[in-house]
Amino acid sequence: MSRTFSITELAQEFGVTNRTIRFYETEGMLTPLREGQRRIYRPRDRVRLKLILRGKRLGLSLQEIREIIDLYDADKGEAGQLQLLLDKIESRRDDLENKRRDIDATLADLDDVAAKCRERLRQLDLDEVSQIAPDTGSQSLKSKGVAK
Amino acid sequence: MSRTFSITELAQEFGVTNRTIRFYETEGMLTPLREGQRRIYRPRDRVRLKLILRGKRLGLSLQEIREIIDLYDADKGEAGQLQLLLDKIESRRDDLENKRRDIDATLADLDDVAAKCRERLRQLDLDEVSQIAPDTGSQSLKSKGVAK
DNA sequence: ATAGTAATTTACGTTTACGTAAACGTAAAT
DNA sequence: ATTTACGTTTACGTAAACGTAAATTACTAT
Repeated sequence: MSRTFSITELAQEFGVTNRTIRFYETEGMLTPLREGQRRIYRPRDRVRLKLILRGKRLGLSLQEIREIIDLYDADKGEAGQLQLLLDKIESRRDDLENKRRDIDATLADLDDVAAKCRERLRQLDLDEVSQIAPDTGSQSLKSKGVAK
Repeated sequence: MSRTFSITELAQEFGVTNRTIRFYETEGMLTPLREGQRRIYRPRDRVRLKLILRGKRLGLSLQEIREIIDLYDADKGEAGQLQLLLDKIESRRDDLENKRRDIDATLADLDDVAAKCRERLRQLDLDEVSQIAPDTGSQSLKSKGVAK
């Protein structure tokens, strides 16, 4: 149990280059073991990498990602530290929820465009059917109403 | 109705520099009118800028943002174009929904850490109450240093 | 022993998204 | 008339996040 991974294994699994993984190491975000000169990645390193890449997909900078990851293994010594940690988590939560709102707004916009699109398509369809009268006042319906 | 804006007005409203707004123009993402040499931004430009910045917050590249914005004023001439547009919208939707999943996963992780945090806090609280036994097996968690 | 494969370090290059400074125009305010 | 505020273009600079190439080392197979 608890298998380990080579750099190339991880790179392939996550679709990044070896260079990228080494870069994260120089940035202190990964700390693989060494077997002689070779890097040995343990499951925790894999989890880290997964977190890093997830953060990247969210458009976070490596610095921001680092801050999140640091939350995972912050010093949980004293009550004060813990409260501080909870505050940080709260702050990160807020950021993420803002992002979700942005996404939802964008999705709504896209749905809007798509709806208008489909409406126009229906209209074109109708025009095509009534071939005899090509210019039959094709004033379409009001563009409103999102059906999904 | 339909007021216009100066570059500085927009910059201040959205918390970016004038330079940034001009940069978006050189990238063809904004096309303000000119009054002599001065740039005059119309409501549509403002909407554009809002979309651009929203995209940025989502971590999209300017190229990706451009692709989304282009969806808004794509050529809606023929049925084929419209179907293509619908496909592109669909694709963008998928991307965004993937991002939402990433966000939800991260939020879940954070909640997890927060829960453990609060649990530990409760434990510390209990320890503090039983003041008589100051060294009651408070074996702490591993910590790890980040080198940079 | 040699060839091949995969890993390593070192170091310079590249792209994106602006920042920053210089040098200048225009219009209102003092 | 000139300071102040705001705008302009032009152009070089920069930080982040890697890419890419070179030179080297190490294991693996034949």
